[in-house]
Amino acid sequence: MRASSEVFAEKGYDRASVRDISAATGISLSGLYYYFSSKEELLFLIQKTCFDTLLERLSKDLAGLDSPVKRLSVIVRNHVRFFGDNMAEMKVLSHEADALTGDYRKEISDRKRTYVGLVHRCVEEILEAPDAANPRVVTFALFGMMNWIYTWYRPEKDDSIDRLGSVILHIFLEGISSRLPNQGKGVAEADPSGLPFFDKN
Amino acid sequence: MRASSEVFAEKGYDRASVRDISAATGISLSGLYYYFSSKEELLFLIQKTCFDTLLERLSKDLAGLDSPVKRLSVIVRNHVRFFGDNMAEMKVLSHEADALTGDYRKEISDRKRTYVGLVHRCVEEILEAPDAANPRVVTFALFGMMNWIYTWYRPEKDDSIDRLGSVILHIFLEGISSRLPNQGKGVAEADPSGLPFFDKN
DNA sequence: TTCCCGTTCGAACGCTCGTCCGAATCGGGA
DNA sequence: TCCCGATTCGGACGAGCGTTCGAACGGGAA
Repeated sequence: MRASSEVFAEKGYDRASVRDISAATGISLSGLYYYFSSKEELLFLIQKTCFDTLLERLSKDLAGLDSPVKRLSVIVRNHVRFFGDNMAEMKVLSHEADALTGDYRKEISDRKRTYVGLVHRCVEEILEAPDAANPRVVTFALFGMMNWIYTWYRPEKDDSIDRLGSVILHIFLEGISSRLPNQGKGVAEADPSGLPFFDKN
Repeated sequence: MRASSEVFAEKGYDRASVRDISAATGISLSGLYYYFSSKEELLFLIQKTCFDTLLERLSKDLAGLDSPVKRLSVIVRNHVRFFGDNMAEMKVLSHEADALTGDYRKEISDRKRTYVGLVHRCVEEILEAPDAANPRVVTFALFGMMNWIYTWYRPEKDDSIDRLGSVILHIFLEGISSRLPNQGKGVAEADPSGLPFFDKN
C-alpha cells in the first residue's frame, strides 16, 4: 500500500496502471489480486487507512481540550504534520477524491464530513460574531492553505513542516480575529466585463 | 473547448474519453481531430487560453498601481473572480497541472512561474521584515486558499464570488500583518511518535 | 451544371488497460 | 516422506482507449 501510494501520487490514479504497481512492489500482476479485489479497492484502502489514522491521532491529541483556539491549533498542526509525514498518501487523498465510486466513495465522504464538521464547529466557536464571516467559507480557506501543500512543498528547500503549520495557523487566527469589512466595499474600479472567456467572440 | 473543459472538469482528464467530448459537443469522434491534433493538445489549449486570459486581465487591472497592498488586492480579486466565472476551466488548470508532458507542460509551467513570481514579489514587498515569515510559504498559503475553491464552492449555496475574494484577501492581509511568533514555540506536548503510518507494524 | 476544397464522419486499427484462470511453488504438520 | 492449504505467477481475454483513413458532403466559383 505504501508503494502503491507513491505510484498513485506520482502518476495519478488513472495514469498509474496495475502493472506500474506490480513493478514498484515486486509483486506480480496477478499476485496483487490475491490481496486486493480491484484497483479501486486498493485506492479505497489507501484513503481509508490514511483518513482513519489522521482522525485517530487527532482525537487522541484533542482529548480534554476545551478552548476552541487550542483545539484548532492542535487540529492544524496535526493535519499539517501528518501531511508532511505521509505526503504521498495525503496527495492521493486530496487529489483523487473523485476517483472512487459507489460505496467506496460514500465511506470516504463520510469520514471527510466528520472531519470537516469538527473543524467547522471549532471555527464557529472562534468567530465571535456569527455574521462577521461565513464560517463555511473561512473553514475551507483554512483547508485550502493546508491541502494545497502537496502541490508545492519540497522538504529539501522549504521550511520544516512544523514551521509550516505554525505559519498557516498564525495567518488563519490573525486573519479571522478582526471583523471583516462589510460587503459593497471593494475594487469598484475593476473591469466588470467579460465573464466566461470562451464566449468572447 | 468550453464543452471539453466541462467534460474534463467533471470526469477528470484521464477518465474523460474523446468519445465523451464528441458526445458533449455533438462533433463526431474523427471530426474533433480536424480541429485538434490530439487529446493532449486540446487540454493544452484549454489551459493556455485560460492562463493567458487571466494574465491579460490582471495586467490591465494592475496598470499604474504602485502600492503593493493595492496590487495584491487586485490580484486576489481578479483571481477569485476569474475562478468563479470560469470554474470548469480553472478546475482543469488547477487539477490537471501534471497531465501535460513535454513542450506543452513547459509552456504552461512558464506561465505559472510568471504568475507566481508576480504574486511572490508583491508579498515580499508587503512583508516588512523579510525574516518575519518565509515569503514563499506565505505566497503558497494564499494560492491554497484561492485554488482550493473548486473543491467546495457551490454558487447556489455559498456567498458570492466577490465576497469570497474579499474574505480571502482579508484573512491573508490581516494574517501576515503581525509578526509571526518565533520558531520553537508550539505544541510541545504533541505526540512525537508515528511518522509514516504504513510502517507501524 | 461541374468542379473543387474545406469540412464531416463511419468504421476500423493497434495498443494498453483491469481482471481472471489454472498451474506451479512453498513450508509446516502428520 | 507425503500432503494440503496458502501463496505466487505467466499468460491470456475482452473492453475501451486515442488515433487514422478514405469516402462523403455541401456550397460558392467558373
